[in-house]
Amino acid sequence: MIDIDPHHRRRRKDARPQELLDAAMALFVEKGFAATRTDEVALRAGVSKGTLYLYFPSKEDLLKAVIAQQLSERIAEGAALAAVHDGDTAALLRGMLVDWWTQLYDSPAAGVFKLVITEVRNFPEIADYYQREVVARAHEVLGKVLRHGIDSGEFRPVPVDAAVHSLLFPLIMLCLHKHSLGACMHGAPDIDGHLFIRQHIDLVLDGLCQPPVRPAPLRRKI
Amino acid sequence: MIDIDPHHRRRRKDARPQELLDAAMALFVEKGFAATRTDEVALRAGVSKGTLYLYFPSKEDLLKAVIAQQLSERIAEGAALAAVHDGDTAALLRGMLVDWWTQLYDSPAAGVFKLVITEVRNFPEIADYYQREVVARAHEVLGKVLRHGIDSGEFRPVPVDAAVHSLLFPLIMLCLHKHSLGACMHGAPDIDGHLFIRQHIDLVLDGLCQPPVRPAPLRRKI
Amino acid sequence: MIDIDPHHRRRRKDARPQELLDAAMALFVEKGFAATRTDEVALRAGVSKGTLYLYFPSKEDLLKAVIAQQLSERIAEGAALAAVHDGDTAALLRGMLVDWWTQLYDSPAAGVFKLVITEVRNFPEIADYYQREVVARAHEVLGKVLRHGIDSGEFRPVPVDAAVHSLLFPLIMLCLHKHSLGACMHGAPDIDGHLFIRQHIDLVLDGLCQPPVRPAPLRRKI
Amino acid sequence: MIDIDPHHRRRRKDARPQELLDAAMALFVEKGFAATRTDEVALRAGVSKGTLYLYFPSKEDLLKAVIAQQLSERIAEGAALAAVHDGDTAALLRGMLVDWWTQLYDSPAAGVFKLVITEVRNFPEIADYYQREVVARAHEVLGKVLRHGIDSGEFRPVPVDAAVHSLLFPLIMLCLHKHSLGACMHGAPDIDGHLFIRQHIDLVLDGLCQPPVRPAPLRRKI
DNA sequence: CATGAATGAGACTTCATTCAT
DNA sequence: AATGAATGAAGTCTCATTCAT
Repeated sequence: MIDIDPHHRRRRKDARPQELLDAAMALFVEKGFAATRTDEVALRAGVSKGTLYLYFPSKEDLLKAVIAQQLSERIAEGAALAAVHDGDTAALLRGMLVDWWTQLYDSPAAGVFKLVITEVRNFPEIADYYQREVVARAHEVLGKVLRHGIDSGEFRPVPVDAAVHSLLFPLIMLCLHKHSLGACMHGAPDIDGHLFIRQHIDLVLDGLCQPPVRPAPLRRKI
Repeated sequence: MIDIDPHHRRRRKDARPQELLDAAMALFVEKGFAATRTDEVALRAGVSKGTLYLYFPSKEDLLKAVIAQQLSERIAEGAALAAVHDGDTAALLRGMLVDWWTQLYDSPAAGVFKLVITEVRNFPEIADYYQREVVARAHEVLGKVLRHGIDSGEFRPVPVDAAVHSLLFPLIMLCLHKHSLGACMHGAPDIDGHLFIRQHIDLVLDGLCQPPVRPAPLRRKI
Repeated sequence: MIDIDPHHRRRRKDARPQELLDAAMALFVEKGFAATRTDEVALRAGVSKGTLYLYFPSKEDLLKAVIAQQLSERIAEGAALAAVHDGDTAALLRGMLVDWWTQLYDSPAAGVFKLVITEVRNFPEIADYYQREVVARAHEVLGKVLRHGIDSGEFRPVPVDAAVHSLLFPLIMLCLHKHSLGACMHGAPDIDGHLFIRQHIDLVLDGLCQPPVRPAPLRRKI
Repeated sequence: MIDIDPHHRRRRKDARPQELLDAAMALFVEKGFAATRTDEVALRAGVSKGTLYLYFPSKEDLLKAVIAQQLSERIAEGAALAAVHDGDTAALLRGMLVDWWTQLYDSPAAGVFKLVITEVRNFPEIADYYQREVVARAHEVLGKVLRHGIDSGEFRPVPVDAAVHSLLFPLIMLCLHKHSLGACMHGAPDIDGHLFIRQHIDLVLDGLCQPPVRPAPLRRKI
């Protein structure tokens, strides 16, 4: 391959770690950590096997780097999105979740959930990190919104923790599905992710909200 | 090991395949297929490495047998439970799902979801089987119930497929969680599975049902 | 299997060792010693794997028994045939070799040469036995005949040892061929063993070259 | 091992396949394919077990490569030698065969016959190759010479195919012997290969029997 | 005697990791 | 920095041999 750009090599060199992380992410999600060979990762990143070891001391460290990077990026994005929305609590929740998850679902990062679920028992450090940095934070954000909605009378007094799970679990499952069964069904009728995200949140929200207060006209009579 | 029973060998022989399947199930769920060594499976089943190969021609066949067996048993149980319940549609749905999933969640079979999600891309035959025998059937049963509830006016006219997913995905995630993150958090506050199952279904049901129109007259009396 | 004949079991029992030897002979010749599994031998002999070990202490002993039995039988037959023939030396040689080898070539014992050649380096005891009991004796018998023919003026004064080899080697090769390449050529034109035996002996007796034509005119002048 | 040469690695790398083929050849001939362990081959070639698999995808492929390489080299040499000789047909035959086989007998390639005979039934592709590339060609060359000798009146009108076998089989057996029984007889009187090659060809050319006793002059007198 | 389930040493093969170039 | 040949520990699977029934 001829390379005209004099900066190319330099640029590529700087990009190496990220290219390796991307390749590893894709392959670990597709085949699992143990079933992915380091040569495959190197090949997909366009470098030789030895080069991988210049940037990551071992396959296991590569896994940890992949997960850490994905999660910290996802957390940053989520926090940014959370700050953007306002309006009544239901609209806030809807807007926030739909935006966040649509974006996540479309990105390669959707695979990180499969990776965590698959590998967390073999690498307990991942569990700590994920629980602390992702699960706890997401729950805190969403729990706060829900509690606010309940306090303001918009939402029924549901158990908050369970409701957070009822909201989030299907969104996570959607990502899992995309990278497991969904990736195997060529041609068969499958889930439309974007549509489902909205339908799911609508469904749960309509269950959360107090029933519309039709009595108003009646009250007039009082 | 002393063995008084003269039929020990025979009795053990008959039980071997199941013992191996159980051991394999537990280990595949815990560590993943690729990361589980065949000797570990044999050891946990209380036999030698070679014995495993008397009953299963390869590690891969063992995996397929584990999944096929679990799924067919779960399907049979689900079908049996579906036949038991009656009452109004909401009660039917609640009773059916709570019973079914509580039982499933408590059994070792809860791990089969992790197994399928993890390995389905490496073993496409599993995808076919799972999609056809499990996903399609479960959707058919639940979809029928939902449609009946909508037709009878008990439920709002929600998109049925999405609603089925909104109902089931959190239940599946609960099982995934039990065998991934949940298994790593020793002492930390975790999800109470039985409680969540009920809370989740309550939440989704209250969203499915038409809001009660009666409150107005009652208030009038005030 | 129902067994009417009350003596059958007894008879079979007595025949077991021979049935095992025959099965082992056939399989060792076909696939080689190392590539033959003991279960195959047992299966072909119609007994269980364990039974084999009632009659032979190990696979290696089975091999030695196979070779020893075949060779001693072949030697006995050869000696018997050698005693039968007479006439002039060429006719004796021709008759003896044709009879002997035609019979050998048709019998399963033809495989013993392949077995010896294949395994002799792994089992040096076989070498001793074969060299002493087969090679040496056969050479002695044939060498004696040749020497007698030379002494009587029937044969040219050829080097006896080499001539014995020139006579015998093709006959042995014929047997090797039958159980190696010859067994793989389905339909292709192959060697007619019986024909070749006769043609080969004729050729060696008479030679390729036309006898020198010069002496005749010289005699005329006498 | 100290290695001054800076290009050692590269040089060795280029030589690896041949070193492995040589080691495999020697061991397969000595012990048989099934009884040779891959680590032995690697050890004899001076590399580790894993290195073998950089050059040959499996033990079986190694065997096929060994045989193919030996045979194609032997064929090339034979063809070259066939072109060199001339003179009357008997001298041609004698010179050609003696040169060819003396060289072959001294080379490690002499073992290839044992290898083919031993393994051909387990690997039928070898049979095709050997039959087509070696047997057929050699027969064609020798058959042509014999037929020419017969047509020119130098040779008696013998059956050509059989005569080719009578000529070649002992030469092949000589090679088999060298690597089977011959390799086991330390000190015992054994065959002198070079001598036998000449003696055998002489014998077949001239025959054992004294030429028929010139009846021609005698008859005339009648 | 006969069986065949069970064993475990040992074979082939893979692959994460190293290191001379 | 990058390469890729080499390594060898570790994994899957086989099979000769044993032994309770």
